[in-house]
Amino acid sequence: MQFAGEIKKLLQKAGVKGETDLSIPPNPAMGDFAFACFNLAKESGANPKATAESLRVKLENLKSGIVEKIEVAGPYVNFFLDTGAIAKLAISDVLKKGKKFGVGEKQKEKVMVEYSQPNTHKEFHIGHFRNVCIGSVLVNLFRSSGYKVISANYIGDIGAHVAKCLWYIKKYQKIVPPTNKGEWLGQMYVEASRAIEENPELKSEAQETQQKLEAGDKELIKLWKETKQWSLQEFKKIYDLLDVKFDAWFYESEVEKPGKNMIGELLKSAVAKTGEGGAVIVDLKEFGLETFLILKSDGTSLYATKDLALAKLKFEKYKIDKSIVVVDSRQSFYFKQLFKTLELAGWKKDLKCVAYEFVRLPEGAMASRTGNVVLFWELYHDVFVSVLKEIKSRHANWKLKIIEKTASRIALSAMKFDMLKHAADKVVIFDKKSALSFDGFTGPYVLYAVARINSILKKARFKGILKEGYELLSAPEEKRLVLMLANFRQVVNEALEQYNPSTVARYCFDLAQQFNDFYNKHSVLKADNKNLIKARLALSASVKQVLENALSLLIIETVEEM
RNA sequence: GCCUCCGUAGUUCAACGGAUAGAAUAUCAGGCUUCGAACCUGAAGAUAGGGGUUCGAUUCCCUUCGGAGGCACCA
Repeated sequence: MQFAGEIKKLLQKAGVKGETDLSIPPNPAMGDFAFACFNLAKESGANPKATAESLRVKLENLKSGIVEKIEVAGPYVNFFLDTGAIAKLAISDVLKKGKKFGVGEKQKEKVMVEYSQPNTHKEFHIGHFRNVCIGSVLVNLFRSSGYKVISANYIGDIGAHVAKCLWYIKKYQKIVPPTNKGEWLGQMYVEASRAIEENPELKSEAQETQQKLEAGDKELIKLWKETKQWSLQEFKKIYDLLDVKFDAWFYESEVEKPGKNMIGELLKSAVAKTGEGGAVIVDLKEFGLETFLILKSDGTSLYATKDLALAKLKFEKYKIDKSIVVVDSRQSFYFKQLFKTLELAGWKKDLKCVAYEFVRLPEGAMASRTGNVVLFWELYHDVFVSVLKEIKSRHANWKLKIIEKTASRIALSAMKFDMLKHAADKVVIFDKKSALSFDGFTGPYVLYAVARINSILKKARFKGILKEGYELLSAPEEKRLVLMLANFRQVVNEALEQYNPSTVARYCFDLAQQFNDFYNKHSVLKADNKNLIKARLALSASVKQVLENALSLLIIETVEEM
């Protein structure tokens, strides 16, 4: 249901070759779609205004049912669509397809999206939360665009950070608390980092622990296995709350050996060589990618050691066509090095690194060491409490169970929306005050519009699709809603093309805002006549449906009432 | 030192090289006996500086200033 597509066809019929890109006029009074004639005029050598006028004359004879009027404004040809006609097409399409409205045609490609990648033995803060949000929305965007998708997680369960944490617990004989062990481990890691920062000579002790661990020290392995589970349980608790699911789980520990084997092969084939102190490196200077370190001089592994093997494992085990990794942009240079190395090794696959910018606080970058960090649970708790208070003041008669369930959904909508409303490639400056605000460009604002619509539909007992009467929709606010509904698929496409969930978040807000505008200017239930009431009910139901579809891409659930 | 990204209302963010640079928030002034005021209406408020390319630049190129990140044993 894309009206822009219809107009493009018209333009082609009228003899326009090449670009038929349309834009939206700055003011709705000027038209619903616009075609700029600059390029066309350039080709023919005529001036743009005259070109626009002669194009209009040609189009006039070809006009189809949905085009009501064509006007020329300077170098632009502006199209006005017939509100009743597009309303009928768009609304019936939305109501007929329901949840499937906006889903694209099946694609052959199988894509793996790897995201979250938390490190065990570390804290889970809102930077990790942003990764989960962006990654899971990308998964949804691919799915909704018809791709087969495997969502993958890659757990950092070994490496220097694990060793550091275990070393600290053992050395200072820390007592394990009975609950929240995962969080406690994160705390231990922070303390360990601090201890080493204060006494740099302790670093060698932690390194020794890593060597022992990688060599298979029994006692350490036992402690590692036990503690690792605590972190994993912690992560799963968070994923459950966020309603995020993974089809594939990879662990650094399972690709460490294959990684080391690969290093051997790379040395043999002379892709890699031995560098300072016996470390293994790949010289990428001729590609402007500096030197890539893939094995430490003490023989222990690095991220790179394992990532080399992981890339292969993904394709072999899951028969995918494309592999996407969602990572903090601070790692994007590293991934360039990694991909180049794989290419030099003769392994050419469709590998993509989607980099998103990190979350920082107004005081500066988040750092556990200095305490300048906002943990996931801390944020959830604060937002939840704030929503809870709000609901209690509005609905004194609600049962506690209902209040808590509603509060949780609203809180999550606020948090997720807050993370997704910024373009992925922009640094987010996290401000607690605005995270706790539920007005304006926020999740709760969108949920509120849905709740309002629910309330109307419930009162009217609206069900189903209308056979006729859509032509009664004629107000400009109604027309804009219809145009926006029809544009949903296009929005999803754009978001996927740019790997940018914020496009969808913005759309949700714009649609909700447009509905509120309509709502305040026109009454649905008290419209002039029965048929208009029905038509407006159908329009409202479609808006609700599309908002729900769009929000579900953002892993946000709506509430019946709030 | 080299490389990358970013500089837009007080603040947080938008704008395939196109018409009058949009929102949100904060501020000020209004709107509930009305389908739910977590809402709506109005006012005021911005492209860091200087060059260039173009019919047209917030967008592309150069430069100055300012901020962030990366560049071999961290992940």
